Amino acid sequence: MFKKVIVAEDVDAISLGIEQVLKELNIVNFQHSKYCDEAFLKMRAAINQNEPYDLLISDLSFKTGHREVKIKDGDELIQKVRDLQPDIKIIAFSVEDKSYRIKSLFDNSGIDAFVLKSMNSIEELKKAIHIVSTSDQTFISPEVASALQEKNNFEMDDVDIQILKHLASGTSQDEIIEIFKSLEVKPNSKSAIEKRLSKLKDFFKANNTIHLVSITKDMGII
Amino acid sequence: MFKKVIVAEDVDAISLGIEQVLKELNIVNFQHSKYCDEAFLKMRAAINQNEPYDLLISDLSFKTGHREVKIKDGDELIQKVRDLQPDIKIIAFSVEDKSYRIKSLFDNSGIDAFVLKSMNSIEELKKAIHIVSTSDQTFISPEVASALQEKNNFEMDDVDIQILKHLASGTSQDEIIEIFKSLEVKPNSKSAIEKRLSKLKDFFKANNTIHLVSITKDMGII
DNA sequence: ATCCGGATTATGGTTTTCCGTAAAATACTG
DNA sequence: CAGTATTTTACGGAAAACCATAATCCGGAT
Repeated sequence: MFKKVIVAEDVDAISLGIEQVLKELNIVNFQHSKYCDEAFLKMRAAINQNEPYDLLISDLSFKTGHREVKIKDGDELIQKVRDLQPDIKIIAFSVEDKSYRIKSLFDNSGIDAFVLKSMNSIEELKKAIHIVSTSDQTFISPEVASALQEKNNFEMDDVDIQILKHLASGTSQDEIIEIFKSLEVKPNSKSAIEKRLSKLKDFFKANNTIHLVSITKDMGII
Repeated sequence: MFKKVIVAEDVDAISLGIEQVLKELNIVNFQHSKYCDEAFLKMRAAINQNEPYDLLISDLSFKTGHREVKIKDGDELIQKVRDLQPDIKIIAFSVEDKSYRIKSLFDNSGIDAFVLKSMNSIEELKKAIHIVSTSDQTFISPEVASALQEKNNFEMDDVDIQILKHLASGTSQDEIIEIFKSLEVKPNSKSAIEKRLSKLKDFFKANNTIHLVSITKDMGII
């Protein structure tokens, strides 16, 4: 079982619940941070003192308010922690149910478990902690387990996402072309953009560009 | 202070926290529902038994899963409860920080308090309970208090929202016209739709329709 | 009934997007 | 290096969206 645990979660009512779970599992050495920055600093300090944490439980969305922060959300925190301490176990604990984002957490950030905040999240969190502590298996809440099966057979480029984000923020196709040219992004012709959009619409079964942006927004891609 | 309280909240970790707050305030007679439907039935039953609840604390978003539900979210629950029992006090407890939606809860659903799930939500919840129990004042978390000041000088019609929703789900303007004609919605000409969209774009400072849909989606209007 | 004002609808022209085809550039292969 | 495949770019017509103006409808006031 884990010896030293850190929790990153801003909502007090929830961190209270997590605390209870840890106590039930006889984990007494745990810290709690309401800010991602703080959590990261603590973890780095712990490494320097040769007493690293061996588990991170992190929320994904954080209310930043007007405070200046380096790490704005759990995704970023997890990324940086994975770089800093590759062997640590990471459990994401979130209400996020967009399959794309969950899949991305496993694929790109190498989380060990994803627990959905839900009606029985406390039990699931216990189970997740148990599994990742005793093995190298991953855990995912059954409600969203299908996320992992989803084959993203068609790869979305970074350029695709750029285009979608620009469209969502009111940039016309012609303007996007100008921007790409000035930034020297490779495909920057009218046709290229059009073709990419056409493929995206095809893949996401979108009737038109508005629909496409709407869908990808809902999926949490942009 | 309140005698009988009902909590509608699906995430177990959070309802645990609320429970603690109620206990601290010496409120022992409280019920807890993970489903809106269930909460509503309990409240109706309580009225029939002449022992109505005098406070509802409700989350806004609920994970429905694949279960058949009549009331899908907290907004709807609050609306129905307000109709059923006009004098009951209602506190919304949510992570929702879109000012439009918060304002709408006060204006259209007549909630008495809005507490944002945040770093000090437990203290705020206590304060909210206290205020609404001892007076007819309303309470709103300071982080989102500005929501109420926002003057929606220009008011959005139900038709506007219909149009936006249709656009977001891939319906072209021409198709919307057809739909409106078949449903006998009053303004159903090309020009009317165009004019409304133009006003909306003007108001929301949107460059084009994609941008408009994107903005209104972010604001939680559609 | 007539006039007025606002809302709805109609019309036409411009811009933007959409979509198919084809040329040019690049990469890959023997 | 020639030849082929893939990607990027170019072009042009059709559709949709955009925008300004004008005509029509309709309820209320005189």
